[in-house]
Amino acid sequence: MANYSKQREAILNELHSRCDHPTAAQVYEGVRRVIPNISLGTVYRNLASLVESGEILSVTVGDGYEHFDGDKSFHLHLHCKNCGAIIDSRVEPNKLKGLAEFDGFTPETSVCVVYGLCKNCSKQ
Amino acid sequence: MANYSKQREAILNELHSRCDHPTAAQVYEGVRRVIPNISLGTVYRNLASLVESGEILSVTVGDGYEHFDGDKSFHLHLHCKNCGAIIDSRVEPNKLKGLAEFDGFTPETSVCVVYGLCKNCSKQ
DNA sequence: TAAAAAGTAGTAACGGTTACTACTTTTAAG
DNA sequence: CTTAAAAGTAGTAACCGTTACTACTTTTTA
Repeated sequence: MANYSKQREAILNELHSRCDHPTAAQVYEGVRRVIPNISLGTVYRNLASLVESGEILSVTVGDGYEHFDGDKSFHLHLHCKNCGAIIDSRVEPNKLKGLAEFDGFTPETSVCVVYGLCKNCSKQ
Repeated sequence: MANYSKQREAILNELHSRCDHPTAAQVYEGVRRVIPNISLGTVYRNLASLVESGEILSVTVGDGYEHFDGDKSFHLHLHCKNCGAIIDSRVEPNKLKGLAEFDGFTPETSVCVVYGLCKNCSKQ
């Protein structure tokens, strides 16, 4: 089995067992309860690899940290610029444009990024 | 006039006069043609301030750089993981969920972040 | 079972970004 | 206009989240 290691499995399991959007350091803290001597570098390397393979998502909100999300289903991330919280929202995509209030959240701006291959790179 | 300086104006003008999504270093290079001795720190400070005040948007795609966008209208950012391009897409929000092919782009995953204030912080 | 391949722990280094200080420009009061 | 307070800048040093590197361990393959 390619890419297998108990460390990688523990990291993926940690992400799936929590419903927030932890940073690499937070994943590291969580996994240390299972593998006490795991290296922070190992966490970073596996998280990058899991993002690359599409098993998890990377979310950046402008707080200086990269956040990770084990939930790949379509949903919005509501980022509070005051307390820094990242809240999941199941708002319907066709309500996106208006950006009306979701879950009591007061939206100001939104940034949607779609990852994939552009026209030219798809051909290669 | 609060927050005024010719440097800030030149930075905002640089962002509005181009239709890509430059990094701080790229904005710096552009503005240097108008103000040759402008400081990179000044560019960073004003870009952060312009994002804070909502005059421009910050876009992160996972390439290690923060990108900036002078266009605040609703649109998607299509990020090619091969060549690194960031392409604007005017796709209708109600077509978001399916993530069908936009402009010849082959989508894999998407991350949408809405910035604002959460329920608790809105009350304060 | 043994060697090649792949992954890890621990640490040093990287580099985009931020903080800091002396100086300049803008603002506002007299 | 003059002038002092307030705000912004240039240049540089430092920060810190992340990445790279080396010796070692685990997994895979023949």
